[in-house]
Amino acid sequence: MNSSLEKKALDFCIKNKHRYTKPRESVLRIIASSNKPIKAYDVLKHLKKVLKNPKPPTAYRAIEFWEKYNFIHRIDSLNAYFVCEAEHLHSGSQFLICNQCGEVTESHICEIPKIIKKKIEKNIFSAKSWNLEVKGICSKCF
Amino acid sequence: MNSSLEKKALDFCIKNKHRYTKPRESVLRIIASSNKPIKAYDVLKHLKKVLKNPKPPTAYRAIEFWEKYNFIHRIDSLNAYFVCEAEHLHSGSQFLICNQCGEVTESHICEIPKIIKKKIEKNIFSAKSWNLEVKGICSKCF
DNA sequence: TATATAACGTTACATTTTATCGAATATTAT
DNA sequence: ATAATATTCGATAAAATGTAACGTTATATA
Ligand SMILES: [Zn+2]
Ligand SMILES: [Zn+2]
Ligand SMILES: [Zn+2]
Ligand SMILES: [Zn+2]
Repeated sequence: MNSSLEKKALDFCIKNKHRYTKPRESVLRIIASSNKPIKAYDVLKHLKKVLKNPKPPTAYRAIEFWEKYNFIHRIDSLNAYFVCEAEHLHSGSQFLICNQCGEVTESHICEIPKIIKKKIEKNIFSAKSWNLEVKGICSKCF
Repeated sequence: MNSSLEKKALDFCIKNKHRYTKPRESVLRIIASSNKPIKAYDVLKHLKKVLKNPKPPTAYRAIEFWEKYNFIHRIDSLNAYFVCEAEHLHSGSQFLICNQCGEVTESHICEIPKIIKKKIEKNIFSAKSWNLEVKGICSKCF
């Protein structure tokens, strides 16, 4: 587990006057400890080791919190959550998802396709965020 | 409702030896009749007008069928389905989703970001399909 | 007609997510 | 320090979404 992430998270909370509570701390650690996207109920299972009898809302609230601030991302096609590997500042995320082994890597550089960019430039659409999920086979599985 | 779509769908089924059944026909019509992505259980509600007491699997099976052959797409961030507006031949889809009015438009041209393309060219990842969902405000709502 | 396959109907259940509401905790003002 | 305010939590319950299983019906084809 990446302890610098915890420090970063704590600093973030202090700086922005959010509470660094036990559920939040634990949930972030659980998700960051997973090398693959992890589902809410699996987060909850792990939470049981740390909190006394946690219920779904406990997991979902903390997930929502960290997701909101880009510490984690939701992989929509998997209903699962993954720690941000991109020092996420921008509002777009991109993932390569291996159908074979389930490995997910996040693009560190944020680009959107030209076709979308054009629409944005033409004021046809004002983009606030985006998410790209690419499915395929990773190099290890190939 | 777009009757040429139904013709296309029927032709497709005949050509590929799939059955153009009542559930499939109805589900495609229901989804195509919606000007916004429609949820599975809303499809089911509409189905009730056409079939006698349909159950979730009836809707989901037909949805899955048409999705598989790119007649419709699943918008993962909405758990909803939308008819393909792009004469879909390729394996990538792109959507602009208005957070205000819910309007969704599909990009007709398929491009993926350069950063992903590079990885593919370097054989770091073999992409089979992708889905990009851009959230923002459409020109009407702006 | 006999056989194989595709698709369906139905039941039942599993998974994922959210609403609500009162209690606890932390923050800020007095 | 105390009171007022806002944030977060705990717990219950339910809603929303999705699937496994199994026997039946329809279609293709030999
Ligand atoms: Zn990120
Ligand atoms: Zn792999
Ligand atoms: Zn399409
Ligand atoms: Zn709009």
